Amino acid sequence: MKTSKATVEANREEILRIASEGFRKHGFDGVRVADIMQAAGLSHGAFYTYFTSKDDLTAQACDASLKRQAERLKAATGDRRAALAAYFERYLSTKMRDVPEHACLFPSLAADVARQPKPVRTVFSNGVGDYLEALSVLTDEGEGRAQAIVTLSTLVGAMVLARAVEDEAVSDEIIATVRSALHSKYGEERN
Amino acid sequence: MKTSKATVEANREEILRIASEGFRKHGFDGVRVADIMQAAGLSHGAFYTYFTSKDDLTAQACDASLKRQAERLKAATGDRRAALAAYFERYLSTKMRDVPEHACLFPSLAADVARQPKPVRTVFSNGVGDYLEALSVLTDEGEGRAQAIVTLSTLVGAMVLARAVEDEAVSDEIIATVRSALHSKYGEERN
DNA sequence: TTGCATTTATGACAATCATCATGTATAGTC
DNA sequence: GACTATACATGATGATTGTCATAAATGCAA
Repeated sequence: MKTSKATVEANREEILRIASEGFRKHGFDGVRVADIMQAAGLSHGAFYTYFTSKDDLTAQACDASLKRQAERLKAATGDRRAALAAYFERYLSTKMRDVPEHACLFPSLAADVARQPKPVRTVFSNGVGDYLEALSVLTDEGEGRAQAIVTLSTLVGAMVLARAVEDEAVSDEIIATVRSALHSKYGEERN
Repeated sequence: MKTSKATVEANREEILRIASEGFRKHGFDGVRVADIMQAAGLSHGAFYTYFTSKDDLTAQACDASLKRQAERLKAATGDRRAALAAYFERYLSTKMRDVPEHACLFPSLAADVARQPKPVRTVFSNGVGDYLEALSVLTDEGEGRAQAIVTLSTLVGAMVLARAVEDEAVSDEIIATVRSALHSKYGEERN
């Protein structure tokens, strides 16, 4: 059997998407090659015509998703302060907490990345760099980068902790508290 | 064979210690029961006289380490501001970044915890609660808890990102920037 | 000192999972 | 219209690894 080039490309992107969502939801080790291929409607063995290994897939899936993340942040429109506020609202929402497969990669995967092979680490490292650059534009011209670093750290840590806590009231408290703190930090800075 | 009660208890604590360090360094999935037992100087099969399963060990190892973490924080002596400053210095050091097996559990394991069975999640959840409580005492009487939540989020996120970044200069920048921001936040609050 | 309970070592089992070999059918090309 | 490269399905393989059955050995209580 063989399929058209268009189908092959579509399959490839579908595999990447399914893998990226699976990794965010279940971790790198929590997703099996067979599952991904089944979800993509292909056979287990066909995987190796698309990727040389699971690590290869891991790197490529992270790369694609991280690039998309950074692009979306760069595409922020209008007033920077308003864009930042909307970004905080979205990032620290219960929806993003409860549906990690559609959320930022950092809280789900960054800790695991340190234990992945070098290609994955390199891809992820570049992703953090791009993301910080995009966020720096929104935070402040002067200390933009420093502010971006602190703010991203806070966002990522809050989401990590909120997901680790079982008691929903406490989890809600964490994201609400941090959201509020970030809003007042950036909202009252230049009034 | 059999061993004295004292030896059994010593073995048990040794297994917990080795497991906790292994988990922090390699993740829950990155440590094998056989490795832990070998490091403890015991045979593979002897594991199941100490724990009913690997998940059981995971929960108990986290519990013990989290309790120790919170205790250490509660034992802070003298001036609260000085204690906080020392705490930041220690938490956000390159040593803690590079030797996760001796560092805080949250940056290493919190993201993975959400995917672990319920007993582990419960233990971890309580650990976060205790830790926040201990940290609240140091931050501020009035808004202590809110401050503690924001501060812990920032610490955890910074460490997660610093470990995920390959470029050592950028990784150093992350922890130095966040450290400095936290110092000035708590240092200049009441001067 | 004797007998029981329990820790331990050895070895095996069974499930999981990434990877690959083989045969086949088809898309793209000349 | 035929040839070739390749995408695919099937199935196997080998490594990994959590778990357990069995037997041996020893601490502890009576």
